[in-house]
Amino acid sequence: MWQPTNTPEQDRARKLSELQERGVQPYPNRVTRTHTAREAVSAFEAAEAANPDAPAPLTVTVCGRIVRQNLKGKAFFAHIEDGTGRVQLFVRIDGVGEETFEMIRRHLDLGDFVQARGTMMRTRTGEVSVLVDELVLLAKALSPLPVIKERVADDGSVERYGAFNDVEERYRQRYADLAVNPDSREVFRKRAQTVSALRRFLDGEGSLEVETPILQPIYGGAAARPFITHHNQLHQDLYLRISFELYLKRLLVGMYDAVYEIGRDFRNEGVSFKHNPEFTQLEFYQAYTDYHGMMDLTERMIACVAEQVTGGTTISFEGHTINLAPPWRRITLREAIRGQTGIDYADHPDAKSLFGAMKAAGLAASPTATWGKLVDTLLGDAVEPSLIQPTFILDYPRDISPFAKTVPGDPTHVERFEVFVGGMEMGNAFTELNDPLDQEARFLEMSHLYAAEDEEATPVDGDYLRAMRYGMPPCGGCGVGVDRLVMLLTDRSAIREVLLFPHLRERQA
RNA sequence: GGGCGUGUAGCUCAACGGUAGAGCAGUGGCCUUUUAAGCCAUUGGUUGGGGGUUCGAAUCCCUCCACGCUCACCA
Repeated sequence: MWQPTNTPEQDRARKLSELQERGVQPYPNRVTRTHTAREAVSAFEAAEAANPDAPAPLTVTVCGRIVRQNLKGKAFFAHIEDGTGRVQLFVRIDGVGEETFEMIRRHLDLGDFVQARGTMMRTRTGEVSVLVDELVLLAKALSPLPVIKERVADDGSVERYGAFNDVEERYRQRYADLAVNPDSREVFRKRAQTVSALRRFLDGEGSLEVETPILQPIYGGAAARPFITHHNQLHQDLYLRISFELYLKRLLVGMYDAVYEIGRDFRNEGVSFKHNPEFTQLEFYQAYTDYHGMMDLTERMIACVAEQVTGGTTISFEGHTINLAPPWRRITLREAIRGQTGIDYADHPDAKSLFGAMKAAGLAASPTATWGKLVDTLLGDAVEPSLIQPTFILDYPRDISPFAKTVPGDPTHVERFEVFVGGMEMGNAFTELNDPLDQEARFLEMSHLYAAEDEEATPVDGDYLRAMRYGMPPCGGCGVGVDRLVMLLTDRSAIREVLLFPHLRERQA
C-alpha cells in the first residue's frame, strides 16, 4: 500500500482521510459539465458582445484541474484547466457557504480536480471568471505536481517561474511532464496531426491503408538485428518486424495498385538521439511508377503535411530555416560524396582502394567493411550532416540495396534514393525489384556477404519469392521515419522528445 | 561497449574540505476582486547507492546505478 514519502504527500494524505471522515467522496463516480473552460469564456464574451452593458446571465458548470490558487481571506481565486484551456474560479464564502469554503481552505490542493457551478462574470481586473456557487471535489491529487507559475506580460508573452525540466524524470513520468508543460503537450498534438495528415494525403492519392504482421516468422526488408520472441503453443520462434517492405509488396502481387502502412518497427540496436528500439514507420508502395515518381510523391506529401501541421512549408529546425516547398534538390550519391570529400568512389571500385582513399582524406572507416558499406559511411559521416535543406540523394551501390532495380546501363548502382532534411535521414525508397530470379540471386548474394551468424544478414524469404513469381507490377516504394518527421516539424532534436514513452533503462530499486 | 559530464528538499537551484541553504510548493496566522498576490511565522534532507581518505566529506578517491553529450554501432 502506498505511503506518503514527503511532507506535501503526508499533508494530502491527511486531507484525504479528513475529507472521508466528513463524508466527502474524494473520487465520485458522477460528473456534470456544461461547458469546457474555453466554451465558458467564449460564451460569456459572446454575451458581452451582444449586450456590452448588461450581458445575459450565463450559468455554467466547468471541470478541471486546479493549476493556480490564491486564498484571500474569505475569497478564493483559482484557475482550473481542462483540455481546452483555463478559466478562473472566483469563490466567495457568501457564494458557497461556510462548509464548502472551509473545505476549500483546508483540503483543496493544487492538482486536484474539481467541478464548479456558477455564473460568468468579469472580475475587477477584467478576467472572465466563474463566480462559483457550488464546488465539488472530483479527484484528490495525493502527490504534488511540479509547480510552475506563469505571468502573462502585456505583449501576451508568457513568462514562466519554476520548471519541470529534468529530462529523465520528464520521460519516466511523462504524465507529469504533459500535465505541467504545455510545450510537451503541443508536441504530441502535432505528432497526431502529422500522422493523420499523412493518412489523409495517402488516402487522397488512392492508396489503401493495410495492416501486416508484426510477429513474423522471417524478418526482412532492412538490415537490422531483430527482437526474437516465441510462440509457446506453436513451438515457433518469431521476430518482431524490422520493416513492412516484403509484406506490402506481396499486396501489389494481389492487385492493389497502392498500399501503405503506418506502424511500429522494432530494431534491436543502439539507442541514440535519433534511434529508439521501437519507432514508427510509414511505408507506401505504388504500382506503375518508379523512384522518380516516389520522389515527386514524397516531396508533395511532406510539404502538404508540414503545411497542415505548422501552417506553412517554411519551418525552423535547430536554428535553421528550412524550405520544404517542392521541388527539392536531387543529386546523385556519387556527386554528393565527391562534392563533400573530393573522393570519387568510381575511381576506387574495390573496398581496399576506397578504404585507402578515405584514410588519406582523414576519414574514419572500418578496414573490414565492404565497398558498399564504405560508401554508406561516406554518406553518413561526410554528407548527411550537411543536408539541411531537403535533398534527395540518388543511385546507391547495388550491394547495400538488395530490393532495388539496377540503374539501366550501370550494374553497380541501383535506383534508390534517401531523402534528408535537417541533417537527418527522413526516408528511403527504391524502384522496387520485381524480377523474382534476380531477387532470389540478391538474397543469396546477401546471405553470402554476411557471415552465417551475423544477425543483420537478410534471410531468404521463400514465400516472398513465390509471390513475386506470380508477377509483380513495376512499382516504387518508400519508407519514411515518422518520429523523425515529427522531430522536424516540432523542432525537437531528440527522438525521445517526440515519443510519449521512450525506452529507458529499468531503474534499480 | 569507450570517453566526457550530471545526480543536493516535492520542483528549480546555491553551497565545492569546516554546523546543508534559497525561491516556489507545504503548514499556521491576517486579508471577500486576486492573478508569479502580499505580509508574518514555520515544517521539510541518510546531498543517487555502497566503500575509502581525513580530526572533519555534498565537496577528494574508488565502485555501482541512472541520465545527458560524444565515439563506436545503426538504412
